[in-house]
Amino acid sequence: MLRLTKRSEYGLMALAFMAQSGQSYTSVREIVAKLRIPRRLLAEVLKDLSRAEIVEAVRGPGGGYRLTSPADQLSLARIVEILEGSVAVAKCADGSSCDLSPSCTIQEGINLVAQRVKSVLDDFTLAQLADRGPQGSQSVHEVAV
Amino acid sequence: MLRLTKRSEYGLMALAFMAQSGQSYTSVREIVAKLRIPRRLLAEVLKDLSRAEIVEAVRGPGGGYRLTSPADQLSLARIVEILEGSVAVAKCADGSSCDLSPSCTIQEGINLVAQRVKSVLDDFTLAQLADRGPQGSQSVHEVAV
DNA sequence: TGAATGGGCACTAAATAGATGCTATATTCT
DNA sequence: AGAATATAGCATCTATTTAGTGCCCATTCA
Ligand code: SF4
Ligand code: SF4
Repeated sequence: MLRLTKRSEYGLMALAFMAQSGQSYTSVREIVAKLRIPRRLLAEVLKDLSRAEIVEAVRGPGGGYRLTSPADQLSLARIVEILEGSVAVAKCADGSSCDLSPSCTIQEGINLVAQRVKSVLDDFTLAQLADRGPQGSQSVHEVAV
Repeated sequence: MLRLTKRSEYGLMALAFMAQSGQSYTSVREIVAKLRIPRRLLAEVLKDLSRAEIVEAVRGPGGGYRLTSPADQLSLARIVEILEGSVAVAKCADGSSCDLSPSCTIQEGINLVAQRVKSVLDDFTLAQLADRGPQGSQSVHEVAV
């Protein structure tokens, strides 16, 4: 339906939160306290992001997650790709095979569209996303030091 | 999942086919003969496009569907909007309300992304799509006269 | 009249997405 | 050591959306 999943949205919210917060480690509990999203689901999402090394996790009291790289070097495409597999507008647009492919007359065109949509996500960074949030006055990637 | 539905793809294929074929009326039967897609589903799709006056329908022998406007004046956004409701990358991006909206920190940013994705679809015409298909050598919108 | 062709509705099936439970493991603090 | 805090892993269940189909009616034309 050309729509981002909740997983992506939750992930982006959490990452934006981390980018803004400035603190070193942020726990799921903290994030859930601010944003009103299902705790367990957010945990799943962050775990995936941790596996993909988008964030670094530390357990135990005072632990939580932390971005592994500056927010302005993290594209939405990357995040969405991790959280929902790929950003392909059509099945054939990310290498997957489609049984209609042989007789499909619009494949080439659709792929061009897919490519353009992809670049939109590629060009949008987490920093840009966070900069537009509530606390998004100061440059996020400057603060995160 | 940021992916077009089959409805959209089938619709686009059919419209591209009509744009290329040059003949005045094209029946579901004809389209299905070329493209290997479920007949009944395509019929549903074309009916919706007919309701939206993207195509004009004529019943009876020799009847079928015909584009109501030149292929280069029909954007993918328009078609997708008709076939799947809207092209919003996020729920809130098309006016719909989202219960997370009050506490959502990324709404503004996401809307910007949504807007950009929308313009990709807005700027891509059926003619462009059809021009890249199998028979897409000559300019589609010139032929359709 | 009969064949071709779209129109309308309702329904089933499959795929995706959303959400949660439970237990294990690591870390810190007392 | 033991309690408290946090993430890790896995399985599962439910809800929503998408895909696909059946059946009959209306229109047009030869
Ligand atoms: S564009 Fe054609 S080939 Fe690519 S996924 Fe859609 S149908 Fe399959
Ligand atoms: S962006 Fe925020 S408000 Fe908009 S749909 Fe996603 S969650 Fe709801």
